[in-house]
Amino acid sequence: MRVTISDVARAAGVSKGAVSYALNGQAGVSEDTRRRILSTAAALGWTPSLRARSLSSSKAYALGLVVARDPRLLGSDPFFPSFIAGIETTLADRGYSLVLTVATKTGSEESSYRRLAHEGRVDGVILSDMRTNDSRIALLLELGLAAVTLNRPETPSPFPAVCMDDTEGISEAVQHLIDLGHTRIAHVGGSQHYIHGLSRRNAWANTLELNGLATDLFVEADFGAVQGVAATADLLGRANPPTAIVYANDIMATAGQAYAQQQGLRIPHDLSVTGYDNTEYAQYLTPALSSIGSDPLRWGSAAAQVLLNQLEGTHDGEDVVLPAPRLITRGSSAAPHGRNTTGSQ
Amino acid sequence: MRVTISDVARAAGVSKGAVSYALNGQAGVSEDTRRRILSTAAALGWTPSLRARSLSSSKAYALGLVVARDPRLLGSDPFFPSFIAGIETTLADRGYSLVLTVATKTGSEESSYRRLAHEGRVDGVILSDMRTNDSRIALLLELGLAAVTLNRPETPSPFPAVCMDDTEGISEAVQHLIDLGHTRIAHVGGSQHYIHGLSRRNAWANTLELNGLATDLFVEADFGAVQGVAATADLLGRANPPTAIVYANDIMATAGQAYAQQQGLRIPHDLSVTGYDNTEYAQYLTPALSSIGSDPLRWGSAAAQVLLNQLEGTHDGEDVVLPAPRLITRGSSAAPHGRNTTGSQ
DNA sequence: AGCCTTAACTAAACCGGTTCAGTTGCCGAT
DNA sequence: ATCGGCAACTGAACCGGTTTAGTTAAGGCT
Repeated sequence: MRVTISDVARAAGVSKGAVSYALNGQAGVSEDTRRRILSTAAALGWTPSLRARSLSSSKAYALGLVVARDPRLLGSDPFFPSFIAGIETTLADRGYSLVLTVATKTGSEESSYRRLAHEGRVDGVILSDMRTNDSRIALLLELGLAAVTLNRPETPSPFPAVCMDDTEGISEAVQHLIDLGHTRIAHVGGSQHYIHGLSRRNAWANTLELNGLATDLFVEADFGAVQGVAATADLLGRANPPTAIVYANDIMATAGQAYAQQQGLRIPHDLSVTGYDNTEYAQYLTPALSSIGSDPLRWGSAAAQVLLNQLEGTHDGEDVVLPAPRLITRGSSAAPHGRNTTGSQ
Repeated sequence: MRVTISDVARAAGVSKGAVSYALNGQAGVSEDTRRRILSTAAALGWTPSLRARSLSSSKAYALGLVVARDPRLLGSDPFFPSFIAGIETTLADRGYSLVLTVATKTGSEESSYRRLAHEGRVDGVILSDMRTNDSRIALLLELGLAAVTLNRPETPSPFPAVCMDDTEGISEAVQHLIDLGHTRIAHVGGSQHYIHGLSRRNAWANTLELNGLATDLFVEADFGAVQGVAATADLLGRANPPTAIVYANDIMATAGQAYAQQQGLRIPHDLSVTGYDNTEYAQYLTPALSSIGSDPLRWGSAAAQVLLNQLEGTHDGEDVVLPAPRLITRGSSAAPHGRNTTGSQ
């Protein structure tokens, strides 16, 4: 049998209530008694029962994450594993756990949130992959679930946000290519339903416009390798193809780069390429992929912290802004038409 | 306020206990009363409180999955997202949830299991990535946690296993290459600490020996792209290099194939290649990658089912054997030295 | 001395289920 | 007619905490 609070009370010669006060740091016991209770609790090896505590305090001591993606696409995305690992570093320290749901079919996303809320599985959820006009915000308000969002949605949201600006890195990449002498710089974007698909495109377009360059070389893809190749084929097949492509993530950049090479193009001699995410394999590609190094581990850890603080009422209401990821220049980007310095291969 | 069992009892004019019996299908109420109770419960919109039920029945109504991998490696593995999605299809139907833990640092794997057990977060865990002499089996016995293993470990295990034989697909791939005329067939294996790393190597070696061929062309890697490239470089740099390489997964095959192409080899003309997992992008590579199509979705669903049955005492004790994945032949494998029929490119 | 306040604590209710120990009434067996 | 046995149900204990209401004793103030 496990040691209960009553065992501690009996051993310390006090009532259950006093033990509860002592253990939770509340007023109602003298310092002497508190110390005595704490030491007997430690001596008996008492640990609180999560279930009992959940019932009486109406809390789950768990956070939820609903991942709504085609699992096949999800499989190639390096974001979530690191992100989840980051969440866990925070949660484990604070005695919380993560309840993960993968919503594959349409409509199962909403029902996942409903179920988590209705069963009281979690005290709050982390919203990732924010979309334009994201219906989840109203849903969570209806359900009364706490939440934190990754980046601030463009529609009003009462939830705190943990932000990692992705426009700066994209702008940096575009400017880097312009500085190298490129004038026809394309963008293979992610789905524009996602705010990070949209914001990356906008950053690309804005930087080009600031430099007086055209913004016609855009193709929307879905962050997956297959559509990355298709978008690349589209761009390279145009009458006046780009000399550089800024991809919205490494997967599409990798696939696009491989496609271009198979078409006989030399990289970066004939085509410069940049990615986003700084995936582990990016530096091992030939040529190594210039990329923007986001930090999902830190993002996850920060998001969990903000949400826990929010639940405990210690969050100050301000959005947390993490350092913007920076461009890491590697061999895949150089001056156009052989004016590069690194050599092609 | 939510509707409780007492509300239902009052409305139906019976005691709390009777309602509990009726709702759980237990003896102790007449059929008439049961129907009346059920209909009033439905009318009031009653749903059980997970927390109250957890406390009184000492169950968590949740399963655990501890993923112990370098998160960077994990990011490129398409297995887990689909696998988790499969688990969920079963769990959601039965009112269970999944508690996910990512163990990154050494030692955190064991403490993760300890925490899940000690806090009573889960009723059982799914053991994936089985290792030779897997210490988790003894650990879980000590903790008194139920479990199911993916494939049967070579050491005695009291837990049911859900098996998906991976030797058959590898043997098929090797035989396929032999039938095409290859005699120097290499294997880039995954970590040999994993039983699926070991079994794939054994299948490769056995099939070669059955055909009287040498088994010296083996390099161990870690299932990651980077080591896949290194292993490929090792093999291709040997005095008598292989004409075909059987990789233990698609990631290494993809990276290896790209490396070989960058070295000027034509695939499949100069080198045939096969993968494992049948990743979504495999069919879009140039050439499309011959691979072995495992089914993580189904595996996850089956594993969860077996574990839930085990918890409910309705599991028959037999291991569940799922259909062995088969080889899907694509453009990356052909007869050696230009005697291929599909053409190179 | 008498009254009021407050700190320190106890007893009991409560969260919402499950389950055990009785109680009642009906039936068949003797 | 009487007893035993069982089905059908009730009341209360129980899971292990939190929280509220109430008790006691000490100290401050007039």
